[in-house]
Amino acid sequence: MLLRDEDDDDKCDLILDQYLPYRMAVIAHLMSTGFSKRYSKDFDMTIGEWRVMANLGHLEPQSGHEIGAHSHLDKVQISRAVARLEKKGWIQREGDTVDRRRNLLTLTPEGRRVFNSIGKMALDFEDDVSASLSTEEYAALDRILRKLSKRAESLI
Amino acid sequence: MLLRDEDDDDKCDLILDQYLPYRMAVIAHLMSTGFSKRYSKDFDMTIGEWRVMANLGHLEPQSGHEIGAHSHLDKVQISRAVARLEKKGWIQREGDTVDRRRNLLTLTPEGRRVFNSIGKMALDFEDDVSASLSTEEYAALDRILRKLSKRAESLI
DNA sequence: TAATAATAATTTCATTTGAAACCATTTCAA
DNA sequence: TTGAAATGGTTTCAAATGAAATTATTATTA
Repeated sequence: MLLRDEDDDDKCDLILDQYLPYRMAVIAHLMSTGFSKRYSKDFDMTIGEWRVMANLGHLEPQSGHEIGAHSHLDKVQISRAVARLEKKGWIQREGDTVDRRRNLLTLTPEGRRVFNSIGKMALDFEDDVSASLSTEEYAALDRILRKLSKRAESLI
Repeated sequence: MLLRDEDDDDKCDLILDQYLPYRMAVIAHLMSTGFSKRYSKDFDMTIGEWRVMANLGHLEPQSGHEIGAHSHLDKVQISRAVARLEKKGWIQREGDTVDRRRNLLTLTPEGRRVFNSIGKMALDFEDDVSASLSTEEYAALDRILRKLSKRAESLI
């Protein structure tokens, strides 16, 4: 993409502020902490718990394994998030009678209310963040993130 | 940006895959793990250590506080990263004679070689990731990330 | 100038995290 | 079948992390 002297062993023109993976990490972190700082008074939830809830809010029931596949959480994170959410009374687990290794997870009515409430705040927050972009820019970002995501997945 | 029913308490149309902060977090994580998986055989460094090195690679000397201001690391992360890097022999610290609370940090010659080496891999990796984008898309992404970054900073 | 506040950096301690080991169950293959 | 491998999920243990307290120094201000 950019020309640079590949074979000069004495210097390297990497500048952190201009380095894409760093920029992505910083913005993701700003968004995550920005949201949780704004709304931390309203709830107390880890990122893993929130992703489990959001998955179930969208589709129920799902097993931990299914949620993991859709939320970029590993099985340990899922297991712990599920345990905490169950203790809070926000999700229920029921053994799958067909495959008894699996747990089928659903939101409780209370968990659904929590999901709706946080979900709305999250969508408001997203609106707030993306208010800095024009409609065209938003669409371009969507397309670009799709490509980057696909590409980054293939590099794992 | 998008229309949705604000006042319906029974549902929330949040879908994780389409939620910008989530998408940013996933891509940032894919990039970070993708890079470290690819090159983990060549070095052993935390994200904090790498950011400290990258800062010094660009500008020397700097105090921990200055590096923190430029790299979104807090003072504890800096302190620990600096301690580890010093033990590895990659950076040197010298007390500032004007303000004796400050440490002035520089890369050692060995540290500079390490920085150059990793820096080149990082730039190659960035090229690889962004190869999925056209020149126009890359420019658009740059502009959009600038805006998002500014906006997200203001929401902290 | 003495007292107080602010700053740079470190340490402490409790919590979170990740990798690997582990358990129970199911699938595969000889 | 039956033994080996794979799978869903949990536990363990060491390392990483974050918040708050601590130390040492500098800046402020009364």
